[in-house]
Amino acid sequence: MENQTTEDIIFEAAYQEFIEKGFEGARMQSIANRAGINKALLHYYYRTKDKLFEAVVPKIIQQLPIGINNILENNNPFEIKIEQIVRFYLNFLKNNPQILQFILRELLTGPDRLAKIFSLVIDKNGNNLVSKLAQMIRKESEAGKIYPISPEHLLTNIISLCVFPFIGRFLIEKIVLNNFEISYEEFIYKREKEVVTFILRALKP
Amino acid sequence: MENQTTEDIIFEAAYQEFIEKGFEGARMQSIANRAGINKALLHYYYRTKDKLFEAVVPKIIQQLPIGINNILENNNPFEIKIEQIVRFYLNFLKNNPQILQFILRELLTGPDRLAKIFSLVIDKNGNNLVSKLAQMIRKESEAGKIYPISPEHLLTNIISLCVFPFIGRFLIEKIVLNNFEISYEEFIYKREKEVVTFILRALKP
DNA sequence: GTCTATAATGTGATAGAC
DNA sequence: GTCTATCACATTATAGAC
Repeated sequence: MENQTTEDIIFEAAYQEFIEKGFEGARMQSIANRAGINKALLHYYYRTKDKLFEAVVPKIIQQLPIGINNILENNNPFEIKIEQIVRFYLNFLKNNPQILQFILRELLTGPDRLAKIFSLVIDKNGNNLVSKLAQMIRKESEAGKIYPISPEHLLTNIISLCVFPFIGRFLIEKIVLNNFEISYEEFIYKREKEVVTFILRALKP
Repeated sequence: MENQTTEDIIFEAAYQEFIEKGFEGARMQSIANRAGINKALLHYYYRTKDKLFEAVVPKIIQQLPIGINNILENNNPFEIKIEQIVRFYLNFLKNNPQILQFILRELLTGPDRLAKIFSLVIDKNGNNLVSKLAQMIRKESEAGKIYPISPEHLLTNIISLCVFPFIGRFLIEKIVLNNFEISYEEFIYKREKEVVTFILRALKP
């Protein structure tokens, strides 16, 4: 669509700049260049760098795939659901490593800046989802279908196994993969099956 | 010891500043204040901020506990070694969360800056250790004592499970723990046993 | 070696013409 | 709305006295 408003164009440019470089690394001049307009116009539409950031961040955070309700609510057995969730997240991360890197970088550089915005977006959808997952885990556990693990630790384990290789890519490459004849791409490709197997094996009663 | 040279005092001050705020967040003025000396002296001893950073970083990286040779070379069975390693790393991270946060923050903000220094420090000790670990895993796997898992994935799993809760503390707190009546401290306290159990269960043949 | 003063630069933000 | 020119400030780095 060619009838984008100037405001939209600025928003898009800022989105790219912030997600690539983070708040501290982003430059108003660079955003203006991306948008093909003048620096003063940024301030005309968004007053300050902070306001511009606050406008863009929700768009970034909302892409965290918290919409896996369809998996949770289908009729597949627990093991299949776990597998579907792991595969869904790993694929999301494979295709959007930038989003998670952005969030982590902001939390490590200026936690307060992100915290406010984050709470607003997450509290509505996220907690609901997590409590559904927790309930599901508790039910399976009490029925003896998996070994009795605390839901919060199982969820943390799943998140850790999925997420870390993407935010710690450099560490994995330099420390681990360096010793094997395997590229990062191959490694990630095989990881889906490895993680699913690992988790399901651990859960067997 | 009271006979610290000025250079040492500056080094200590810079160490604190960099590990707390990262390269981009650190301020030469703040380092001078910590050291109780003048800003110009920093440049007298270390010429530039970059040089000062390069002087300090190896001290930080070397604290990564790559010295677990004693665990690897004792005569305990595989399961016990895994348990010892996990407990060792988790305790290290519990007592030194700053170090890992520093490394991750630098990798997410200015990868090139850290990469050079990192390679120099790691290549000597780290790879040796990882290849020993990999060999151990392969041996157990071939002897049928654990299920056949690729060493690189098992090592990544162990690292992920140990490390992520410390660098993603905010995410764990807001997304996961928020739904349970449990504090982060409690969570970390119980995690040691949970992670060991999880890994060993997954590995059973 | 250590200080004060100041240069040199980069960056967010504003004034004011059109 | 959009531009040019400029301010105001922070920050690294250097000059030069002592």
